[in-house]
Amino acid sequence: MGKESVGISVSKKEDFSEWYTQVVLKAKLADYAPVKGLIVLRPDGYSIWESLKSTFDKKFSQNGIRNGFLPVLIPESLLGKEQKHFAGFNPEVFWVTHSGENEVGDRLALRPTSETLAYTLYSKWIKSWRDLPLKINFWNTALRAEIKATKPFLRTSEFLWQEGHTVHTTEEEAKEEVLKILEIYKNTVEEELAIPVITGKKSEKEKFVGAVYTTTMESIMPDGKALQMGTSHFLGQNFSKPFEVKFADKDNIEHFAWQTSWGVSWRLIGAMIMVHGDDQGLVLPPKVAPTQIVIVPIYNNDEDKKRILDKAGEIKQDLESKQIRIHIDDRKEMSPGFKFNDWEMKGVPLRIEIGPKDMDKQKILIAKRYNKEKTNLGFDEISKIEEILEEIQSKMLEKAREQARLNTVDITDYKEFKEKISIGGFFNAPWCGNQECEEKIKEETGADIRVIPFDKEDNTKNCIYCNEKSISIPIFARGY
RNA sequence: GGGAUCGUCGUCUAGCUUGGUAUGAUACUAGUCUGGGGGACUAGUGGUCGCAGGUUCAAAUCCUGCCGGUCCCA
Repeated sequence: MGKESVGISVSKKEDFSEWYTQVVLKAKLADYAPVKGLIVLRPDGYSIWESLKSTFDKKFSQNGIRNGFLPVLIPESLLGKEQKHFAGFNPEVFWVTHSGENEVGDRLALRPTSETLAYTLYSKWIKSWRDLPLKINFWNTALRAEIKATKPFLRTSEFLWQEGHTVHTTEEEAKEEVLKILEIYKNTVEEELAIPVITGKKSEKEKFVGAVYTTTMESIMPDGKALQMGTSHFLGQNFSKPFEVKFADKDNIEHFAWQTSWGVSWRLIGAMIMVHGDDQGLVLPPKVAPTQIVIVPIYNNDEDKKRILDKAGEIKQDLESKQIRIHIDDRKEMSPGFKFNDWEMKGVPLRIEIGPKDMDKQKILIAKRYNKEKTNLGFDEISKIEEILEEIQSKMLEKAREQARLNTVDITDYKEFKEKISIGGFFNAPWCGNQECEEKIKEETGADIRVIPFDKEDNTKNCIYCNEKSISIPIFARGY
């Protein structure tokens, strides 16, 4: 036994979990850290994160949100200020109990999230309606000790994310902000990562601890499980009261402010791997691919080598001038076949091959990663490549949409629901709004309410569990 | 919380029953040939055998404790 295979050794279909881990490691996105539950990002993985970060930053900025920085340690006394919030996070908090040899008096939490810390500061900064709205985003990491099995990007004890915290004078304005952010999340994930999402509200049971309500975007993964891709919370005055985030309004009366918080994490990268990857490895959407095009030159004598590398260099320069990220793989020690497989495993969206035969015909061969299609392109048609990348991006989203559609079913019969749930998928099932039904369904099927889509308020149906009148048609699924 | 099982070059592993200089593959380095889908040959580098004790002339191997991983059950 024990021959280490170079490529992915299991199929996505047969052993999804093992497949996923192999792709992450072999595409060199991340590696395991020496501490259980923690991972290390390698340059290709971090580059994808940076790309998402820059897109979000642009959109946040257009929405009047600026970036700040918060420290990682939060005193227990602060974290415990909002009771429900604390109770929700407490089981998975890492605590710092010593500084050097000395025990610290008030234990320090490694932030599981920063609401309590941010709002302590906000209460100092906000005095008047003129100070509002206050909109700050923080790029950092959060730490939550994971007891269950961990998985790179999907469930780790420390994760990269952004957390935004805004403060408003009115309830309406805060609620609007919640939706604006959710829309930014949705269009970024769909346009950049080519993953379709469904937006809506979380049920009371599943909402963020401390929020009035939570809006969410959910996606369906190829194994039929749901993945929460990002959340945007309306906090109401639940935090502004204990933390005294108050302002004097135009009426000269002090009011508690209205707040929101929202975040997405590197889970998005995990989703991208799962949705687009195949048995050869990673498949990257062009927009976030660290390398969008790789040129593999093919030659067997010095004369060919020179003219081919010259041509490759020329193409590279041409495309680089259009901001395309392109790499020439001139490694001598590897055969072309090895390189093809290598770059496919790493998910590079487009490969260009140039060999002696192509030189003679004044053509190059291009191979698309996402559908393995190979075509020829004349030397005079290089400028088309820009469009080809755009086309790949939109086709990948289309393909993912189709996949999601196939995995979504309307269902009204509980018996049928129970049978089908093990196959996985999104189930549109009417619900009476009663938490007991929700809990029973979770208990009996393992599925919970992932999201109540915004357009699925519906009182014409009957609850799939208790048969009482429905209030909505949520999406039920088993989740990550 | 209960149970099972495993820790040996970067990685995967043989050796353990019956104690005696740690095996092979892969990866890595160098060279030659090769080159349109995971190439071939030759040579070389690399391991305090998870940690700490104990038994013994001698421990990867036997014993004890600890640490860590994985899986199953609650």
